[in-house]
Amino acid sequence: MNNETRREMEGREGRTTIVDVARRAGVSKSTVSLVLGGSSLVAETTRERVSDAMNELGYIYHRGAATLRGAKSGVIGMVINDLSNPFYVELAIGIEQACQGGAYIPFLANTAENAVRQQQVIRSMREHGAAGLVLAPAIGTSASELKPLLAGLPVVQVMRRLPGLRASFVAPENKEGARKATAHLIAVGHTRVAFVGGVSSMLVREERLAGYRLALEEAGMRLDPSLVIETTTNYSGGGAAVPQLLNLHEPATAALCFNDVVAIGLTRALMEAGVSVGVDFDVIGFDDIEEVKHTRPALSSVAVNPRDLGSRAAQLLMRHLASGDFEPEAVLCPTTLALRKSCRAAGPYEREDR
Amino acid sequence: MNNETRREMEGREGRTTIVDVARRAGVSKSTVSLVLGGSSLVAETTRERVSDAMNELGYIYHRGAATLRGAKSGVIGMVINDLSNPFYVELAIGIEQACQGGAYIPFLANTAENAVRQQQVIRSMREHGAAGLVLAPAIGTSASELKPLLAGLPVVQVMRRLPGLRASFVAPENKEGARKATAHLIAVGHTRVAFVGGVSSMLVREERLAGYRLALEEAGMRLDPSLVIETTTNYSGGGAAVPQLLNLHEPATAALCFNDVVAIGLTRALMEAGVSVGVDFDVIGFDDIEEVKHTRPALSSVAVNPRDLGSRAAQLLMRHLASGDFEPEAVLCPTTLALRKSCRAAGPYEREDR
DNA sequence: CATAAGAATCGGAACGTTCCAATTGGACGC
DNA sequence: GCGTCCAATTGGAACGTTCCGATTCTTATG
Repeated sequence: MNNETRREMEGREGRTTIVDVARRAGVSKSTVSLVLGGSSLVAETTRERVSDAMNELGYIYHRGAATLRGAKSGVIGMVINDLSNPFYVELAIGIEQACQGGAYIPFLANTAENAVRQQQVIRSMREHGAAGLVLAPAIGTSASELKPLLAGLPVVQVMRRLPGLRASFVAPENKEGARKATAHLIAVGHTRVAFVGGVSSMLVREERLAGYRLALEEAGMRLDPSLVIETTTNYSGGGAAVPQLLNLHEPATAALCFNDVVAIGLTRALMEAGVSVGVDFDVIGFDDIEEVKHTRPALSSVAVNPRDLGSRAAQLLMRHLASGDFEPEAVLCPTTLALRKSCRAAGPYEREDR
Repeated sequence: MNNETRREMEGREGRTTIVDVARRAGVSKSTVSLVLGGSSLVAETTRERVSDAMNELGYIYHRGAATLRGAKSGVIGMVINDLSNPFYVELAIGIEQACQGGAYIPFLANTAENAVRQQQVIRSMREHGAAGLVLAPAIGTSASELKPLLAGLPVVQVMRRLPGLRASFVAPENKEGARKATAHLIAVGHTRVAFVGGVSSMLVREERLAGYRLALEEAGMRLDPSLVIETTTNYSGGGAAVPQLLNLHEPATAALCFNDVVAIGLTRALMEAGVSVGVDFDVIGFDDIEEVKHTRPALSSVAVNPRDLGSRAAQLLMRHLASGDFEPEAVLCPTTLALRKSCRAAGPYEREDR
């Protein structure tokens, strides 16, 4: 004891290494390495002696040194475009849950829809040896700017697909979901259904808008461009659309929103303008985030189940990693229409529960 | 050209290294290293030649190898206990924003209140050479289990302080905030004010509860234990408290909630029970997350400003890192009372804006 | 023209790990 | 007593980087 204590006192400048552990346990560094790797070659008694030495010295594994020798880092990077949107938070949680118990630990980075930051973050994750990436691309990202950064790394895109990037993709059935929701609004009697939120450069919005168009078409209705309103995709965006919707020559009587946050903002502004949502005006959101169940009136929404989405993305990535086969795959997740009090459920003036 | 092309064709099995870049640029690896470090020693023309070579080869810096030589990783770890709580998401965003433009990139890991996962995650961050940690500890964490893991690493705790851990700490003035809110409810005429949410093992709750107690005391009122209700800290927890509050011999007429999520759940359940919040019953939440402004009625809350909290924590950590001085510091952030329609603003039956 | 000074570049050791090949020490069969 | 085999352990090279000290090249100065 005296002996080891002295050695510690000397305070070898650097960190505790595998060699220090080896010395303390009276074995070679190779043996310590084997213990670290959980090899079945080391004798039980030796393993214990080594483990004890590690604890006593407070040894911390230096993964950087290991990756140098080709070891995998065990880290999956989640690069998410907007954590202030609860939808993406739930997506991230889904990814995380899928990694539980697996061999990978997920690290999350928020790009806040900033393409420059996204570059930094991806670069940083690569530099640290991330084994793979789940990427929810920031608005305005182009495949070409990311390609060199991502070369050779298995990547699963979620929600937004970058045209021209050869990588797997997981997303909800946006078009079909929007079609179902719009068709429902038409079925309960609306003839002036608006589509609110997002800007035309957003791919996901285009898909949802396409579903909206399709439903109108199927009902033999013509699309009125003044009913399609672009906004920022936050609470206030939804609010800003209200005057435009109500001041039309023929005002809108219902709206499908690009996402729930916009829908909540829209609902709130309508209520403040004295328009009773669910009675005078029907609103359906998109994504079905947790929060919509707690608004008044509770918001109807196209349920996307972000956790499931995230979890599938993570599973797909882990499948890529396990097989070494990075051949792109596309997974589309079905959506369901969750009807709540912000819109009538069937036929005019009827309502779902109470 | 022919020459380099051939070399590439040979397909040296491994990744592109600094040596490959050097060869392509016709310089030594040392020079490439200098370029990487942004040294002023290299000639402008050389720098360009090297940069070009990097781009052409798709070179990726191997940070692991660099840390081996003592370089810092430039990563700050955020270890957050519960990302499904929007409060902590905003806290994380605050941390991130403070890191913008700084030399550090923050990586986020969610422990989901799981102490075991927290250990894994911290260990993993250390192994990857994180320069420091912002830690929002999971429920039930003890200082002793974390101490060996954190030895020598600069750490800033947020929200929850682990007794016995020598590390900086950033938190809101929980006690004073709860005192102010409770005092307000008493001032507008309530004599049956409840405290709802959380369980007694949570340190933060104890602080807020202490503020509640203090306000009662200052008003010369006795604390009625049946008005203090423990719940899970999610939407349904708040809802579950309603029957208990209303079925008391002397029912509660107001409640201060442990946090906003509980308050929203409580409000919703009250409205469903036919109790009009802001008229028949006053509710104040805690944290003032973004969401409370969009509930109906808008929820009053003790404003904690999580972004500011996160940003201060990150700044404190970066200060530690820059100075090399890890002497613990405690930062308490003042709270303000944000009055909205879920409670009367002054005197019975009066209300804030419209 | 010799030399000094400074600018730019280079070579090589070191960092902490893994993994291959080599070594040790029994236990066993003949 | 000798060889053989197996289990357990070991030494050393290699990974991609940084950094120190050394080297080369250029230009100014005496």
